[in-house]
Amino acid sequence: MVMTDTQKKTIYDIAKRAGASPSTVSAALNGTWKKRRIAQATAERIIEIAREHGYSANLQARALRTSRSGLVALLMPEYNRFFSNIAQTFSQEVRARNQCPVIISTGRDPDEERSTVADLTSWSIDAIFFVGTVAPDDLSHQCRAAGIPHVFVDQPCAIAPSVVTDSRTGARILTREIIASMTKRGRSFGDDPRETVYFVGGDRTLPSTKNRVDGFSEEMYAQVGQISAKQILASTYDLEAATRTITELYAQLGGLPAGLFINSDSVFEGTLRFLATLPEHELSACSFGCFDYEPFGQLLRFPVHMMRQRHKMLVQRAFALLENETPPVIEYVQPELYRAAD
Amino acid sequence: MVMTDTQKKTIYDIAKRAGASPSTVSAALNGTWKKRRIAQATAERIIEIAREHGYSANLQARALRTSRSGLVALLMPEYNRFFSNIAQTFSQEVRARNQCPVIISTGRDPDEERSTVADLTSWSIDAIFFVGTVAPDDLSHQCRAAGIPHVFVDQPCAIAPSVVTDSRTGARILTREIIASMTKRGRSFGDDPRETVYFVGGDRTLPSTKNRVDGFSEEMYAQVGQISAKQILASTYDLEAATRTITELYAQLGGLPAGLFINSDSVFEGTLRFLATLPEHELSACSFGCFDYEPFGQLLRFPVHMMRQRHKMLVQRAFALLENETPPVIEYVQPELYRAAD
DNA sequence: ACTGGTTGCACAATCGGTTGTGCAAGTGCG
DNA sequence: CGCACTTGCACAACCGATTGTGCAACCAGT
Repeated sequence: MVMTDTQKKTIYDIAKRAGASPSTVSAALNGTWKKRRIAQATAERIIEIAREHGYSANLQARALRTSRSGLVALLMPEYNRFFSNIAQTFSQEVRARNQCPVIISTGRDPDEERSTVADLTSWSIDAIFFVGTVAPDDLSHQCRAAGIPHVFVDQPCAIAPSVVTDSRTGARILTREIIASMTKRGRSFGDDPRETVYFVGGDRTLPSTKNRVDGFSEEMYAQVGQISAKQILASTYDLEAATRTITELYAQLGGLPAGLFINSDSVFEGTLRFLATLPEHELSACSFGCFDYEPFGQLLRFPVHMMRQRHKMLVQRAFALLENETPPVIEYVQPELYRAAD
Repeated sequence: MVMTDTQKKTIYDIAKRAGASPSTVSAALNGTWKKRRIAQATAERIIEIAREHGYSANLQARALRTSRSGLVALLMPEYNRFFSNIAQTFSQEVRARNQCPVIISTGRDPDEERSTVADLTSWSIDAIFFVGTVAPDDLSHQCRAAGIPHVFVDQPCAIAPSVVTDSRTGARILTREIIASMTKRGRSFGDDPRETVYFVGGDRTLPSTKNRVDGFSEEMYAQVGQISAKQILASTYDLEAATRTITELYAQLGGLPAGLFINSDSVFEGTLRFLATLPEHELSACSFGCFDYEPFGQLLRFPVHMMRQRHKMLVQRAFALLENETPPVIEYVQPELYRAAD
């Protein structure tokens, strides 16, 4: 490798070295030389020279001209376990397509989301993946106005292609598992408000929580024949709030209920803060289910059933939707049950 | 907001609407109108028109002209808990500076790292943060050749500014805590190979593990007066390997040792896979320390002391080093001890 | 030798900003 | 009124690629 200049090489430099014109160089390096009727020998010579000089194209210039940047963005709320997994697969998939992943967290702030999308459109981004955004419709309009292909993951949007976990079915299955675990522990549903399952955490105004609540309710009703609004304690994903919620529930019931449906990783962590203070026998009398997969959840002093969202599948399906330019559809991906040894 | 065209607006469009020239528009929108002696009234009129038309600059064009992209990149190996935290703060810091964070995971692959940096230089990236990279020196050379400011986080580089956790001191403190916990459990160091602390996981060829091993060894020597190479089981960060390592150690010793120094989150998870299979009394007889902070670690059936790396501080110091254009120095950040209730 | 068709490439416009420079109109002063 | 100086802005040259178009040179056929 000749390190003559540390300066950036342009096609003009290469053209000079090769005794060719910039357009010829461009064609050679882009593989379009055949279409442009450049002699193979010339193309090869140019490619060789470019290699020697360590040429790499100025991507701004290319993007400016072609208005395609080769950037693909992922917007997500924060870096928790689930979203990090999504980010990881997203990264791999994008790079496998020879594009550059741009991952941005917006902290569940709608304004931040809007302004980020505005920024990204200024970058002539090729596509945007939205994960767990707050206001999908607005964002979709924004993208549509800028002509940017986009997909929603884990949060459905009525006016754009979306891929989401089938929360309702997942919640039914998880609820069934919790109930099975309860009966295995010899507990049955009765008039005592402790003798049932409680749903903790999440935000009912968001579709995913709403669907989980629905699934939970349906299964409860199917199996027990009744379900009370008091069993649903879902107002926020916040970790601290989850700790308070379970603490209050415990105080109110005078002990743990027979079963707990824990909505999401962060709620799990918050709940555990309180649970960790309880004696062994109280914990082993209660059946736990968590709608999210947390490896450490397998390793607690009591069994926890978990619903694992298939992040790889979610992302891959999202790419498929994008690439086929699908009309607005919502595609569902089934989560997997991790069944703890009871 | 007037949504006349969904097409992109340029300064030329705005210029026409405002009856001004493109250069005037540019100056107005960039706030350089004072330097360019544009009348305040004109500038304000232009700004207003731009707002009305929802103008936003084409960043490729700007970057092409100025050769500054406003992009700041973070390269990291993968999205585990520690790196995700880093990514999160990085994101916030970059956006606070009105720039755009680009986060890319390279899966600990040196070739991937090289090619990613090459890509990034083609984007005239403004700066690169490297976290936990495999071959720092190569990357630093690459950046230097392209004239890109860069910083290493969590992995020192001899020829570029670096910010790393003070692993040696951290390891000494954690080791001290483990030993204190041991004596509290009535165990003392003896000839039985079980009656001591073992260091599990990590990669000794990497500086961070090496420093932790050093700190561990020093403290052991200081307190016990001896340390054997057999106590150090550090060959990889791999999760599965960690499970094997602890399983074998258990078999070899005929039980758990008196203390375990667990190197990193992933090793913790791997180790726990095995530990979770053991009965209560064996676990409570052993003292655990983990060099990484994992919230769920507080919630296990046995106490685990943890060293929390201060990711926020790491990232902020890294920005400071960049912004002050410091010569190659290695700056150390002390980790914090999380002391479990024994 | 002249025509028509191909081959191989160079020219120049263009993407949308930034920025050095120049020039007219206005102001102040003697 | 004339001159120097300031104010307010427009012009045009970039940045480095892509791409439509044009034009020599060569070839084959007549």
